[in-house]
Amino acid sequence: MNEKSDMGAAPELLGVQRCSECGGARLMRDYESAEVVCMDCGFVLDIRLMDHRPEWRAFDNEQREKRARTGASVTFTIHDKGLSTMIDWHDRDIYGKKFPIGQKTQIYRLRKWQRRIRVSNAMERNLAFALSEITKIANNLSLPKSIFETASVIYRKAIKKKLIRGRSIQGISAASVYITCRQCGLARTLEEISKASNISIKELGRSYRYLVKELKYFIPPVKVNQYVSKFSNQLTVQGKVEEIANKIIVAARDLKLTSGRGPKGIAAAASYIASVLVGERRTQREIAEIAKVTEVTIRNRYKELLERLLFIMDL
DNA sequence: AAGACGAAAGTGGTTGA
DNA sequence: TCAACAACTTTCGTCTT
Repeated sequence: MNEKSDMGAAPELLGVQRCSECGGARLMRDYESAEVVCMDCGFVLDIRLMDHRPEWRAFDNEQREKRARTGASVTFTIHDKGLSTMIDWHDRDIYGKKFPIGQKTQIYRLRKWQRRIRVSNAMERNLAFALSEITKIANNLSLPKSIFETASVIYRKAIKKKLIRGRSIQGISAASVYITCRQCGLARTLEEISKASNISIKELGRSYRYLVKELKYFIPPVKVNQYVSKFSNQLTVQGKVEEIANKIIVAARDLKLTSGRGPKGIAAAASYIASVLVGERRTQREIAEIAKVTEVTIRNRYKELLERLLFIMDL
């Protein structure tokens, strides 16, 4: 029961929260397994905990000061995060005295190069901001790391082709993530990405279409079974449910019951039927909620499916 | 009482003139 | 540009478990 507490680095006791399962006050933050665990009943309250502690240890104040590496804050609103030097355009030194002629031409040359470097940095800055944006979205949706990598590649391509100018970095970043999801067969909706990125569905859709057109991508439409596996995961049902739901969908496709219908509705209905058949029943409302369709739609699809399908199939 | 069902009216997107 | 249309949603009353 308390095995979590015995592992690795000492877990840290939380003061305020209480266990939602047994009401116990002894909650532990366990960084080894990245969980918040109740010490009384073993219930895991939170997963994917982020470790905010420093990775070094210090035994006294002096060591702490020596080892801390953080200093003044950086800002993403300035391209180089506000950390680079600037050469003033006044031809004066720090005491306010004018430069001698020879130094003046030297300063002029330095200034020229500084400007050139800054121009190339504009792209870097754009990229840096976009990458942090992509990371944010991918984390919000708990997408795998590979998605982040691919989305970054897409974004870099967009920069290279100068597609960003005049458009918002955030919009293009979100669109890159969406394209990646679609390419990798992850059924994420525009709505989900829009929520995770604070970009309106309209703008996201526009950026997405723009990128697809300009980068000449071919994006296959979302398959119904991609939704099924997503729903099955979110419903936390056994694999059998997903398997049967997929069978239902294959049969439905053969009977031309899928064309012209929203894939989400079909997937939701198939998942519903499968969950009932397997005996791990989920309510229509539960499924409707995660599928982002209404119960009525599930009912309509499910009625059609049952009428035409069940007696044909050997389940 | 919760969940399922279904009718009816409303909404947003696509299609074709 | 506009009307027609199908799919889907919202709402709400009723039935079933």
